[in-house]
Amino acid sequence: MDSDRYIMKIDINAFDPDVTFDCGQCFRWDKIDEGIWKGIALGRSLEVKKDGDWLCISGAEKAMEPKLRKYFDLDRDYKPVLEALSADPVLKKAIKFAPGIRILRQEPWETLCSFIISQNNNIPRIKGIVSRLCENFGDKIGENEYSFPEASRLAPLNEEDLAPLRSGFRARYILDAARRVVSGEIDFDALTYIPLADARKILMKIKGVGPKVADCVLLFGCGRLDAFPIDVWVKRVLARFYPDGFPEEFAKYGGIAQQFLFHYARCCPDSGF
DNA sequence: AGCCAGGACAAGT
DNA sequence: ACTTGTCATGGC
Repeated sequence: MDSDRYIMKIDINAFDPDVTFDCGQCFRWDKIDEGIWKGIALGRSLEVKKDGDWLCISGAEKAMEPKLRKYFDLDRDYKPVLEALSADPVLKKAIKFAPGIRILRQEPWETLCSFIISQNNNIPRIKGIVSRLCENFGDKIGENEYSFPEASRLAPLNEEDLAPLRSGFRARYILDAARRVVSGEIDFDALTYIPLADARKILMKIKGVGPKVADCVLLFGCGRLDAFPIDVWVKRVLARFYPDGFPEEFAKYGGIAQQFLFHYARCCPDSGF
């Protein structure tokens, strides 16, 4: 166990697990104790604990560090970004409320599948469906832990096979997405660098993928920080605070801004929502 | 009990 | 191009 336990240095007051894992961008992380989070990512069962300006991670060997740094977005300097966004009074409050939010770079297929499941659904139930998806079709990687099933594992299935998930009308969407990924129609690498509008268009050919889900995939799965998912909460924020549109000057990091606003509106008692 | 959920779709203006 | 009813399930 010692061989797969190590620590990584992070910026002081930067990455905050409590908000990063609990701000609605991921569905496979759970708080198991004060300051300790357990989650499954990159095919591993991980445990994360912040200790000052160090992040302690167990469950992965040292060679995994580059991938983990990318997953947790630890090598991006958020300071100048958040300072720039703070020029806006609403964003300033949102960032002050939870400055340690970081945009995870999750696995694209898992992100696509998870956010298809998320539509017209609440976060606790999304987590339940994703959990059942992994238990039923993922690989056993621990005592009671399962990896996220590959698209190729789901593509041959039919709707009845997915009945145990109790995902409702979303089952056929999951299958359509899996098949398009397996066929090569969806190329996640290309989605990271082609024009944003083109990337959205490609994703939206999948049944059950509209503008919101497409933007979530591009932001959380492809690292497109200019993607700006608009859900019911963000819609409320925009209507109240930005009736003339979201400031164009922030578009480059709109995804980051969006995530702070989403969490602020949902979780801050003083946000007015 | 009833409203709502990190929406999308199809049918209707 | 914009609006509306519907979709399956269950959290609160």
